[in-house]
Amino acid sequence: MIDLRRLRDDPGYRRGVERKRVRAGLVDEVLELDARRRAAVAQVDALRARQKAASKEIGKAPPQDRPARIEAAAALKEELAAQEKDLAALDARLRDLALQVPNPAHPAVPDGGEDDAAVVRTVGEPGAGAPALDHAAFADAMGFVDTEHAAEASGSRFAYLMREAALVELALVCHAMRVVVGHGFVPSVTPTLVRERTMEEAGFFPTDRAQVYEVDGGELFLVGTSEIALSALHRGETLPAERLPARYAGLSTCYRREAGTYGKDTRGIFRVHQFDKVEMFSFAEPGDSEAEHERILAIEEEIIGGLGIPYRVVDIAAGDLGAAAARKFDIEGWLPSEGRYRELTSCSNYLDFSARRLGTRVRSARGTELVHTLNGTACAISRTLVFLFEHYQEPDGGFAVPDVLRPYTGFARVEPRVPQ
RNA sequence: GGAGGGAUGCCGGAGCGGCCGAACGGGGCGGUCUUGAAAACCGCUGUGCGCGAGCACCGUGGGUUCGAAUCCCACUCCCUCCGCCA
Repeated sequence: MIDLRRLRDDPGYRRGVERKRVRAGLVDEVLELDARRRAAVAQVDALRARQKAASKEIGKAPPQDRPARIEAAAALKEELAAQEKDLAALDARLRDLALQVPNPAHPAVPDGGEDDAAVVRTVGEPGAGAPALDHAAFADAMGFVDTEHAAEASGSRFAYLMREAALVELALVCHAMRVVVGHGFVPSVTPTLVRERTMEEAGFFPTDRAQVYEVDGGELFLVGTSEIALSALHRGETLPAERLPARYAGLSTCYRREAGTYGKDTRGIFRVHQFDKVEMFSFAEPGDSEAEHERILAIEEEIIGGLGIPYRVVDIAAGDLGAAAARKFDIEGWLPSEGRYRELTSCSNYLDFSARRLGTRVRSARGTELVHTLNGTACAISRTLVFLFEHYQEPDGGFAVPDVLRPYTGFARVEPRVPQ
């Protein structure tokens, strides 16, 4: 949720909103409604104070005076009820609009949209040429992925992960968990179905509703990331400063409708409706959140670098940020078959945007203030497998298991499958 | 799925429709005393909104009433029992 006070008082804050893609006139509408609401609140409060005082007098008044006083108080009550009704309508309209206002982009974020991300650094050599097979063809040849039967069972963009690939998935989960736990993140396996409220408070509704699967007649929603469940871990709580940063790692299956991506990335498992992911989530003191963001990014680099995937870090441009993020770094891995970098992980700083909805605060010497929340991908399994299938293909058609995963798989290599 | 019990402040726990933002106890903070500490005693001790007077909040949302923590309805969550279940 946007900070309405800052939106009206701080021109830089407002500019940050407008650097994102936001409907023209939305901010002005919100500010106008906000001004009307504050005026109405003052008026209603004053009237209610009079009504309350009148009621209290009745209890103290001698019995013979009561009927007249009750009548007077009743008149005030009616007037108050009418004004409260107007105020409630104003409140609801303001809330609806305010929920659509995105978190302002951080001043350091580059202007522009999808193609305007700034490259922060490039690590590792992309290498020349493409592999013999792209990830989808290789996975098919090895019997690692079955999308045909998945389409029968579930539809397009679903996959069975088969044979050794299923074990490599589990190895990735174990490896990523071990790394993040080593960095002080509390491991967890999170719920994948959440209420509407949880979606909203995590910063996903109403803006990203089209990407989410609805279940049980709209009572519950399938999460697109365990971040949503993790954010609710301190809902409504005021944490002592000593407990921050509070760091959690969540493993969950993630579900995404991928609406609006028809025809994009249809081969293999680059873009699927369902995948498993280990996610990092931090609650930080406001003054520490930028450092925490760097820290999360460093852990992502450690994991991807450790897998031997060449990558670059990009600073996402304002227009491509999404509603909740004030700043977002993506790590793009080098995908040889496409000869370009493709998104592999992502980490965002939401500042207090989601904390305001969640009511998660920190009490320190400075007083009580909203926490900052941050999230980052430790390992999105299917997406990572895509890169491994291309980088770890061997000349003879076999698959080499990355060193760091071997302790978990128990095998170092998968022999090429002989075509039947 | 069925039956019953419950939800109050940091914790425990009272609470008659008006004197309740809320007794009492514990904890925490400050002070007196002490070389220091303990004990004892005294004081303070929720949050949000508003420039402020003030307003809101006793699980959540409605309702009754001049007036609701208190009465009514719905919902959520927790506990007990029965059933079912990996």
